[in-house]
This record gives sequence, structure tokens and C-alpha cells, in this order.
Amino acid sequence: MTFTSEYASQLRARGFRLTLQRLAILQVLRQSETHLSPREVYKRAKQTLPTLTEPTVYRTLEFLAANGLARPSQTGNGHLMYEIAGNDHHHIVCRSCGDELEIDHTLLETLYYKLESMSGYIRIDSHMTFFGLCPACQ
Amino acid sequence: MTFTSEYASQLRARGFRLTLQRLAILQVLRQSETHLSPREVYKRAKQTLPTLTEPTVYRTLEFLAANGLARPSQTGNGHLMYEIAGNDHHHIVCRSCGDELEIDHTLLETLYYKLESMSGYIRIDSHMTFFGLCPACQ
DNA sequence: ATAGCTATTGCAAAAACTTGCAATAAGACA
DNA sequence: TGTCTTATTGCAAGTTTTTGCAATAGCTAT
Repeated sequence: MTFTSEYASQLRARGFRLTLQRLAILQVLRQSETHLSPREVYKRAKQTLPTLTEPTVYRTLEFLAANGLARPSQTGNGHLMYEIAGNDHHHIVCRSCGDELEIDHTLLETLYYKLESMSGYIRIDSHMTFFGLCPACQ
Repeated sequence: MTFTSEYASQLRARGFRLTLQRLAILQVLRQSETHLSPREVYKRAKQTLPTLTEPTVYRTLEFLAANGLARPSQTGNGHLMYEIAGNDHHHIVCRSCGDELEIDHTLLETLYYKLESMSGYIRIDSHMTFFGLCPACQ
């Protein structure tokens, strides 16, 4: 089963459709090593699908995130960037140089457990972005 | 010492100035129970300082946050809101109804300690916003 | 008080993001 | 295959956020 039909069935099961736009955007995310801004996603996906428009990119990224196919992450100035959903991890980003490090989810597991039990909230989003000063910038 | 001169000396010590704009915006934040969007801050602060402009509000909020007088917090859609800096806490926000709960920092202390030691990063931002489903919306 | 230095603001224009709605095209079913 | 339903897109216009630069106004030191 190709990843295309994998995506297709995931979406169709919930009554959604796998469109060329969604596919093009997923490809871009898959091919990127790091997370991308909506603008960057637009520029790249437009190369394979020139009719693509920017509003569609925004809507699609939000849609993919809501359906677990993409993972949104915060940037320092409060904007969202996206990456392909995959292994569960978090980021710590340097406030000064922008360097970033992946943090494995296991490190946060106890916290999440405590949060859920003390707040009563469930299904807490698994992706967090922390900001700090990296060793090089200290 | 009034809070005005308190702010003033904090800023002046670092070569910054306490302007009417900054004061008006700080007042707005102090008077609000919850965090506010830049737009909301603008609307309120403009009442006491009608010449205030929107770019100034954005720049000022960013400035206050960078200098520890305001605290930025993430909203689900990737925008920032601000509140007056005060007791160290975090938020958990309901993805569905927007309800929010304060989380005391002590709950995250061990995590921060672990993060710093394993990543080498220091001065990790203390404010996080978690998203989940509150008891009422489950 | 006054003058001078420069951080900060306002203005104007650009860029980023959002929204409503009519047109399009995935997928279901015959 | 072709037809139908409706999720999704593109367009156009709105709103929010950012940026560059000249004018303003805090603060320092005289």
C-alpha cells in the first residue's frame, strides 16, 4: 500500500477527500527535514501544483493538523509552522540563534500524566515548543 | 514607590524609557483578569491615550515580554496574547470551548530541570500553554 | 531649566493570514 | 462509466501583523 492510498483511506474513513492540493502539501512536508512556515509550504507545493493558492495552504495545513497528518509547532513570535506527523517529539528552540533540538516525548510523559489527573482535561496536545538559550549563545 | 516608578527604574537601568504608550499598555494588562489579544489591548489603551497606534501596540507588547514585564501566551491558532507578568504559572486551554485553567509552575519544575540538564539549554521560558479537552467537553 | 542624544513613536505601505461564496472535482452509487 | 452529492478549492476582499523611516519626546548632563 503506497502512502498515497494510506492517506486516502485515513481521510475517506472520516468522510474527507484526498485532493491534489492535500497530496502536494503532504509531499512537501514529507520531503522536509524540519518544520516549514505556511509561506514556505506554499512556495514549494506550488512547483508541483501551480494552481495552488495561499488560502488553500492555510486551510489545508490546519486541516491536516486537525486530522493528525501534520504537526503544528509554535515559533517564538507566535506563528505556526508545520511538519509531517511522525514520531512523538517536542522542540526546544534557541531564542537567540533559532537553533533547535528535538526532545523525546518520554521526557514529558510524567508531566502529561500529572496534568491530566490534576486538571481533569484529557487528550492534551502532544507537541510543545520550549524556548531557551542554547549552549552556543549563552 | 509607585508601580510607575518601579517600572521606570526597571527599564531605565537597561537604557530603555518609560513612555506614555508603555504605561497605558501596562495599565491595561494590570487591569485585566485574563490575557488579551494585541487588538484588545489596542482598543482599551486607546481610550486613555487616543494617539496610540496599532504598530506601537505590537512592538510594545513584544518589548514588554522581552523585558519580563508582560507574559506572552500561545493561543491554539498560533497567535499570541499577553497578560501582566506576575506569579509563575501556565495555562491549559480547552480546544473545544476555550475554557482555561491555571497550572502552577511547581508542577513543571522537574521537567524544566530535566530539560536543562539534557539539552544544555538555559533560561527556558517559563510560560507554556497546553491544549486539551476539558471535563465539560469530553 | 535647557540642550542634546537617541530610544521610541506614528505614518504609510507591505506582508501575512482569514473569510464568504460561487465554481469545481472527489468519491459513492447506480 | 456516468450522474449526483457535497467537501473542497479559487477568487476577491477583508483583517491582522510587520517593516522602514522621518519626526517626536524621554532622559541625562550641563
